[in-house]
Amino acid sequence: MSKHIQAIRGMHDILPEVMPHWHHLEDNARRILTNYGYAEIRTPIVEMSELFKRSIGEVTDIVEKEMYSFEDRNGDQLSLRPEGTASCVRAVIEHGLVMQTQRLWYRGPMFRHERPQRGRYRQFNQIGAEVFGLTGPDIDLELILLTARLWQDLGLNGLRLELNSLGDPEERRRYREDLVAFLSARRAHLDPESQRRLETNPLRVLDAKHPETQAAIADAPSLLEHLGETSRTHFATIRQGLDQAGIAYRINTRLVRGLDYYNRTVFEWITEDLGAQGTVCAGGRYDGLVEQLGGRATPAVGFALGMERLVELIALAEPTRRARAHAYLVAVGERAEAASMPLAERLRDALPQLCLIRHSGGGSFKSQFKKADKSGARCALILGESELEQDLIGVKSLRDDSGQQQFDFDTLVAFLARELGGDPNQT
RNA sequence: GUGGACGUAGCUCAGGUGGUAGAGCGCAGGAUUGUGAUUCCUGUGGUCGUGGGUUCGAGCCCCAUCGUCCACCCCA
Repeated sequence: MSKHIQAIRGMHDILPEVMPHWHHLEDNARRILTNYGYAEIRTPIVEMSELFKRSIGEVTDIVEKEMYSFEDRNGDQLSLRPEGTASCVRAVIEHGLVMQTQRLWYRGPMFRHERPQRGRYRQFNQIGAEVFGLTGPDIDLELILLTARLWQDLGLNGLRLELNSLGDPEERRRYREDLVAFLSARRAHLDPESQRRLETNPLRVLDAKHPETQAAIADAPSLLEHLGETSRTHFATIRQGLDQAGIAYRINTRLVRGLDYYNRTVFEWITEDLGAQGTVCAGGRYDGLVEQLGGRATPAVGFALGMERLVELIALAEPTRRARAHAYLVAVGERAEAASMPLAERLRDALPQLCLIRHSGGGSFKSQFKKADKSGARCALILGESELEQDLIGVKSLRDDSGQQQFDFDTLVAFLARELGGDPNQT
């Protein structure tokens, strides 16, 4: 084993057997995003390190210790992207897309140098959406409803929505003062990491899991009570919309998110079925980020979902999902083997939707039928000496006992056309 | 970065106190010389993660190292 070259720690292969679950997620996500009017954008996976430092925040864990950074040959400091929002904002500014409202989505690998565990990888995939140029709470709501629809269409139940508002920068500054005063008085009861955060990023102390710290901050002041009229209304409107849509949620005043750029709305979708890494999708509003990165002041909201985590949930809900061919072409004997490729191509010409596997490698009828069955195909097409002599093709169903029939080419095409009703890539 | 568990066949795993490796599944073939999925039979399969050490002898004991998993931290 150790003599073989292995995949890098935390960077996993996604094997064919789980691919149907990935396609299930990707197909549904793309369909829903497209139908809501979101346009896809693809950005490089490498950016200037500075981009992430300025957007995510210098004192966040991601920037402090999780980035894959290196120096380019010309001396530039580059990093593999640890998340998608920064790149997306950069691209939007660079191409002048902020001049009009934009609904965008992206998909791709992200990189963070953390210790791997269940649901957490060093290379992992996200689907994200970002909306630029709209301040209204309706767009925050739209994003949440969109994700809720995705879970529904994926067949996922049991995801919990948690919601909070971080207010605007001024409200947060006032709250921060109150909080620092509160925490400083209890400094001795905080764990060392929280004591450090008290200096660097006091809001993050709120979501510390450390039991003693939690006890010490049990009656800490609430950010929601520091919200001004506008923020309060913004939050209330979202809550009304969720109620109206019949989507249950929980207010979590401890929810502050790990990245610095959020304001007002933040939300997470959480599962209990994946162990310690329960957050499957998270997002929020970041009205200051575009300006902070050099664009003209533009409000923005977005979310990102972790594809590995969702795929695991999808597999849990429907373990048997697999790709199935429509037909598997069996050919025994020299003449039949020679005839099978032209036959397969004629069928593909006649039926572009046909998913047909042509047997290769010879073998007896028995062994070819075994392969046909393993492939998951609905039926076997049979080409042997007797079929060749009569200029017919045998068709045997592999999924029921409807027996075997002989068709000429045109009748076979008509028969297969009827079989094509369903999607070959689903169960 | 910290802690714990674990690395034996392609996969899932057995292998009391050290005596030169087993099962199921898979794969190949046969029972059924033109037919799968069921059943029965046969066969195929492993430098026991790697490197050292102790011993007459190590899958088992000791040390180191690499890797995997789970949790902490943090996050999608």
